[in-house]
Amino acid sequence: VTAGGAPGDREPTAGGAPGGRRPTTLEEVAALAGVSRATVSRVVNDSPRVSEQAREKVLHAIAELRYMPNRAARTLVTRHAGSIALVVAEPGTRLFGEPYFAGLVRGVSQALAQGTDEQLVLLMRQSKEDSGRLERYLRNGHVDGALIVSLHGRDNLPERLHDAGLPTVLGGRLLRECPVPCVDVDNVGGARTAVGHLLATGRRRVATITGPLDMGAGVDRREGYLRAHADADAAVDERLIVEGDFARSSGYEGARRLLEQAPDLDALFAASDLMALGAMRALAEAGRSVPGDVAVIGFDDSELAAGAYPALSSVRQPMTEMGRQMTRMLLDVIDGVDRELTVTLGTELVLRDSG
Amino acid sequence: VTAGGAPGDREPTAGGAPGGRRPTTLEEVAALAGVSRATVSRVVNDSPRVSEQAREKVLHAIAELRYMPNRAARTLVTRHAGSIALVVAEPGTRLFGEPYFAGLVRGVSQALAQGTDEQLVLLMRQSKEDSGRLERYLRNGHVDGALIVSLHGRDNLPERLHDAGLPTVLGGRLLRECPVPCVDVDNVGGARTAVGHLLATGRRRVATITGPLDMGAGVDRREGYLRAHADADAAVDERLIVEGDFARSSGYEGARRLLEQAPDLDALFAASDLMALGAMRALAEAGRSVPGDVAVIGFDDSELAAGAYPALSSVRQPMTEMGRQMTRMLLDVIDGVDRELTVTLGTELVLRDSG
DNA sequence: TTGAAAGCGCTAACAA
DNA sequence: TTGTTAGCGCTTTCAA
Repeated sequence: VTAGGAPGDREPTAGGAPGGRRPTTLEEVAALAGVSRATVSRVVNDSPRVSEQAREKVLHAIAELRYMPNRAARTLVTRHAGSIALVVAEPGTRLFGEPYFAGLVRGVSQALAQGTDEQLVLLMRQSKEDSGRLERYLRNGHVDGALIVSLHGRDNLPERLHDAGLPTVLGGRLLRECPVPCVDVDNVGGARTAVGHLLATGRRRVATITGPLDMGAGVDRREGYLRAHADADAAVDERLIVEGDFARSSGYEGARRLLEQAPDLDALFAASDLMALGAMRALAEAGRSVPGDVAVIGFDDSELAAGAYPALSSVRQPMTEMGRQMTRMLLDVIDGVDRELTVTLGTELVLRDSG
Repeated sequence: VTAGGAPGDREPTAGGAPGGRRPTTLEEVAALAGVSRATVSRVVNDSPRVSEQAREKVLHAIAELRYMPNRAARTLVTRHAGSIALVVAEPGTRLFGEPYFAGLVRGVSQALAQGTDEQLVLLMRQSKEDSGRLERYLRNGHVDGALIVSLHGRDNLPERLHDAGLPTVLGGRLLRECPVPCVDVDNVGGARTAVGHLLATGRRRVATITGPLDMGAGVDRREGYLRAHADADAAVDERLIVEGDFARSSGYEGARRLLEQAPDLDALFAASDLMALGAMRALAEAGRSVPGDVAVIGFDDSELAAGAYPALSSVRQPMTEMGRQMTRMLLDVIDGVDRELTVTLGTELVLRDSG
């Protein structure tokens, strides 16, 4: 059974019944209640300028007809969509693997719950082909604003949305100048502290598996690694550095490569918990004990870190707070409130068994 | 900095510029191109009834003005929203932990990519308070249809959407009669095969950590466990059965409880990979080797299963296929095509190191 | 406090 | 092939 038909030629049914029944309109409510459309509208929108008597009648009619206002009509006149988008600029595959996002969504929901009645919708870009449709969706007036996270390299979606006049806020800085407001965490500081700790506890050959180097988080955590070495007057050995992509498998592969090109490593800083976990597997397979032979520290302090065996030390980022801040910033942009363009949140090293 | 203002009183800006600039309209494009609005509309909608010359002029004007059609206006007249919702009826916390959803989303995206131009939006219900807003969003005409997964107990969202005339399809059966079309996997069969395998390979005390018993998947996998025992003429011992909620922690807790109330268990069937992983940790802590002392089989065949150590045997469910089927079914409902109300997809036991 | 009327930006007959 | 016209369902002046 295939869907059939060319793209775009489906039956018009939005909000309508498959069986043909059309949704009730304001007009019908007004007729049943014996008042004008304007009065019904006032009742629906909680205007105080309605008599108790009229309100009563209208509410009865609404209940009886199971009336629900038509969003499109409303949006058309109010220029307000009633929803904001959280855009994850990568395949859902990544999204669902990354415990990272859970806290973010929680924070966004919390901030949204207080102060607005906007519905949060999550949009993913599964493939390159989705881009066009996604951007159209966002610029269409479908949403009142967009939060964008996990943006790679030269993707200029933020600039395009900004130019189109859509209120937009970024999570995680870009590697270029960008006029779009941004909330970031102190990746440099977090990595620096973690690697500093490893060096301070006597590790001499500290390796790292970086994040993707076309992302701020990737570059900055690598920078923190370098600075910690500078802080300790320790030399940096390129053989101790490999690039990953935050996913578990790249941690596994990365660790194997490290074990090959620098078998004398005695510590590892992975730019994500998932990579740290993958790396720990590779270490186990190679017969290296953690933290005996090799100390390991991850980044994210996800649930997985605490649940790992041995429990993984990690740099905690306040994802929930990030979600909240991004949302407040977006609501301010929507409201035309002036604010600082960038906020950076602190991180914290959480030590467990692994290092 | 707080968002300020009462709910619902934000500035009207949908699709509009924060700076006040209003988006271009069809009318302005028509004026610039020197044609009527109808002609512009035809060009935008790829109608063949436009002269090459007119089309040219219009396209130029569109490019120059960076015109983008207003969705609300379009939706109002076409009764078509251009997006469908995937509703996950639980907190994002669960969502992002569960590798389960990645395949589903992939399947939905694939099916959507061919045959339609609908945008997929993911909606979560973080808290009980979100319900009202969520349901309003869905019934509003915001979307053309809804896919609902991970529904618990007496939640009658599907019925309400169905009554409201919104095309809806379920993923995973409900524990009650329901007029809403549904795609499910053969949970009973999958569990039966897995447990059957354990019994057939000489295990005598096979325990299980079930899913939540207010969900079809929970009840059905438990049923498969029972049937496998019946198949093998093996007695069922209630002490070998504990209830979990699919999350890792409940697997950990469940296994600890099992080890206490039935220390002689020699195999474990967990109704999710996450629970199996949690259980394996508890087993390790208790000094039980896997699969030497205790064989373990999970359910989902997620990436985590193959990546675990020891690698976890698991029942594979075709999540991508489920996403595809659900989507095709939904598109058919939207198009008013008659179809069977229920589809059940097969599962497959994947044996690895753990059992 | 209420109603009449004018759109919001677009599509879709219907005429020309 | 094109333009004119009439709405889609709602909010919002403006009068009454």
